[in-house]
Parts: sequence; structure tokens; C-alpha cells
Amino acid sequence: MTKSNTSRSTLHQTILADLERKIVSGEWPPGHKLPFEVELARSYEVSRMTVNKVMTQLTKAGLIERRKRSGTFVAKPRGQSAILEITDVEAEVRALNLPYSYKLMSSVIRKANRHDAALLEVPGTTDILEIRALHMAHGEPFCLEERLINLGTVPEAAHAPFADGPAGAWLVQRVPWSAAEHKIFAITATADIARLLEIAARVACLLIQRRTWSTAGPVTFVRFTYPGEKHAIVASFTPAAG
Amino acid sequence: MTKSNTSRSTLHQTILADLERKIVSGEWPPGHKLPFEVELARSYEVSRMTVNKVMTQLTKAGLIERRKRSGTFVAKPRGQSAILEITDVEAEVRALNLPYSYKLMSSVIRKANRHDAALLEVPGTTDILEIRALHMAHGEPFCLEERLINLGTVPEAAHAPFADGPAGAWLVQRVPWSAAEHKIFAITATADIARLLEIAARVACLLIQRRTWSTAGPVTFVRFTYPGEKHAIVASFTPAAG
DNA sequence: CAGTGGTCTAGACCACGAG
DNA sequence: TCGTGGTCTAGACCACTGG
Repeated sequence: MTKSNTSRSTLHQTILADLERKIVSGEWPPGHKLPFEVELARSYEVSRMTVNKVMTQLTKAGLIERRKRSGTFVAKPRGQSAILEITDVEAEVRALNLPYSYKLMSSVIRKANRHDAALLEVPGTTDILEIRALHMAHGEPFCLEERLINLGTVPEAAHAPFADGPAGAWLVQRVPWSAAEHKIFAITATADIARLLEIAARVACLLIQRRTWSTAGPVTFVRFTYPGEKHAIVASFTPAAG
Repeated sequence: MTKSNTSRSTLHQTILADLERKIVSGEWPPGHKLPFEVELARSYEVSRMTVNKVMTQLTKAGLIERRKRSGTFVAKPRGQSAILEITDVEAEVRALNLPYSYKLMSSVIRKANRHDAALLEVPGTTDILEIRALHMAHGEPFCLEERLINLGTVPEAAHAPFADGPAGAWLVQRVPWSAAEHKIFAITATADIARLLEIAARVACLLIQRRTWSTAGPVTFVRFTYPGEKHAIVASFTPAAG
């Protein structure tokens, strides 16, 4: 049997896009069991190897987890992998073998002002949730988190228990992101930041800004401020990480 | 014909490793023409599809370039891709549409001291080349570069024309890296750095440390210092960039 | 032990682009 | 034009692992 390429892209690209959409949109929530390779092959009317190619890519991307004999499942959205792990503050602290705690400082729902609108790329009429919180390691300030959440995309965040734990973890569990962007700066601590982080004024700080989108639109804008010099972002690379 | 897995890894992993070694070691220098898929398939005694899988991975990794009808060639080592581009300072400056210039400040060959040895992971007896240079945008200091080059791995660097242009570009053209590591810090500018970068003392700066290895061993350790707040590192991600 | 994913094959068609 | 890479297939074997 031969193939004539009806659409513009290849078969496995089409299938990849379709499965990716189902996962990222939440139609297949985390933990959902995917059809077996043979069944997918039948339903898409392709050979099993084409399906396997797609599944391999999804696995590499971390969207699915595969276990022999039991099948393939939508991965719990770690939401971040590799480099992106730099903003899972709790994991960072625990990796240092320090006790972690979290302190919510403020949580306000309001209309987006012009500044928010620019950061989140939303219209000014949107409701947003603004959070300010402190990540603590061994009882001492480790990182300041300032976050905007787009309630237009994630309305249920309005009633989430953000006093109990980091908003990042909550979001990542229910809003699969489809794109993210990091910006990393060095800043001089303002008096405000210095007080919160319990450091001297005008000390250098590492500022990580992260914006996240789902297919439904902008999700969150967050700014992590780390006391400088004590903290580093590390990333390792190999040319062919095959 | 069937296969019995003799070694521990898979066929395409074995072939991938072999080709990668040939390329990275310089046995197949940039521009070298690889055998056709069918020939590789014959010489490795595998099917063409297995070879194709490997070639696809090498292409994604940027190690080779493929052109229909003409064949497959070892890629000119851009040496850095994606995130790693953050240390191609010249490209950064030009991307800002500013005229770029480069000023070599010092270049010294000496034995590695204890400090160098720790940074480069070399024994204390190794000869190293220490370079200090300034990247300028529109005639103003843009970034300070402090670099150690392991002459044990790259002896020809001792006579390279580093007064003419950045050492990074020179290295990347002849020493394919097989691994790299970045660390990113925020630091407070010392008086020395402030003077060189023509900024006020105690301003926050973004410090990017990069270590690079080839299969022959450690190649270079480099520290880029950017005036803070003016500079940002940006990285964008999609979960399945397949 | 049986079913699943992981891998590989031999062959095929097609689009592209250098000659 | 026609050789090359890009893609796909139908079928096969195997290792692993959960029932």
C-alpha cells in the first residue's frame, strides 16, 4: 500500500499535532490512558511504526509516560523540564537538603492595569490574581516570588488554596503549558526586596522572569528574585542528546 | 533477517555514537562528505531506515547538514545552538543593530595554578592561555570576557590571532565541543570590573560562566560579565519541539 | 506467561534540487 | 533528468513487566 500526501505536512507530524492538542488542551488529562500503539495505528490508518515515531517524540518531550505491559499514559505535567526546572523552587531547596517552607504574603484579585496587561499580554478588562510569596530554606528567605495569574484563562485559580503551597505547583498540576519564556537579569536589590530577603540594600540579585502560555491563552507571569552570588542557574548540554 | 542484540545498546545508538565520534574528533572535519545512506547501511550491515534514524538525530543535533541530490556533510560547527547562543557576543551585539568591535586587553601563557586547575579540571602542570578582552557595542563596553584555554587540548591556540577577533569564534571553528556547562550568577561589580565596563561601582552584573569539553578533554573556561539590568538572557520553550 | 513497547528489516514511493 | 534524502509500510523478533 502506498501513500499520497494529501495535506501539507507528514503523517507523523499530523498525528503528533493531534495527540499533542488532546493532551495540552486537557481533553486527555494527566494520568489518562492512551490507546495502544496498534489501536492508534488502526484509527489513524497508518502503520505501527509511524505511530511509534510519534510516541517516541512525545516521550522525549515529556508529555507521555510509557510502561511496558501496562500502556501509555499522559504524564503528570511536571510542566517544566530540563532548564525550566530552575523555577521549581521547592525542588531546588530540597536538592540542597534544606527544609523547605512557603509563606504567602499577599493575594489580591483585581482588574489588570496597564502594566499587568503588558506583562501578561491580556486586555485591561481581565481579572487577574496577584500573589506575593516567600520561599524559605531552613527558615530563611530563599527566593521572593511575585506572580500574576490570568483569571480569564484559569478562573478556578481564584479559589485555590495558595496559602498552603506555591502557586506554581498548583498551576502546573492543572494547566498544561504549551509555551514558556524565560528572561534572566541581574538587578540591584531595592530597599523593599532587601528587607523581604533579609539582605543588605543594593546587593546584586538574580531575577528570573517567566511567562507561560497554554493553548487557551496567557496563564501566568512570575518573577523570582534570588539573593545574588549565593544562587546560580546551571545548565548542561551535549550536542546530540539523542 | 533477524537481529540478536549482541552489545548492550541498540543498533542506532551504536551507529550514532560512532558517527558522532568521527565528527567531534575531527576525523571527519567540517565540510566532509559522509557516505550515502545506502552505503552506510551496507557498511554497518543494517537497513537503510536504521541509518536514516541516526542521520535524522544528527541533523536535529546540528552536527550534519543534508542536501538532497548532493549528499550529507559535516556541519560547520556553529558550536553552539539554542540557548548556548547567549555567549556568541558578537551575534548578540549585531542583533541589537549596533556596530561591534573587540579589544584584546591581555593574553598570557603560563602554567595552570591551583585556581585554574579547579576551574578547568586540569592538572597543575598544564599550560594554559589566559585572555582578557572587551566586547564593544557602538564603541562602548558591552561585555567583559575572561577566558582560560587549555593548551593541553588545543595547543595551536598558543599562536592564534586573538588580537583580531574573539577567541570564542576561533575555538568554535576548530574545536568541536562535546559537552558544555553554563552557570549564571548575579554579582556586584568590583571596582576593577566597574572601571572596565565603565559603570558605577557596586552595580549588579550578570555573570555567565561557561565550561566546554571536547572528547579530548577540557577546552576552555570563560566568564562573561554584562552590566546588569541592561542585559537579559532570554529562552523560549515548547514542550514538544519535535 | 502473555501483552506491550522497543527495535529492526526489506522494500517502496515521492519530492526535491543539483547538474 | 535522476539520484538523494524523506517518508511510510507490513511484518517480525525481543525484552521487559504486570497479572
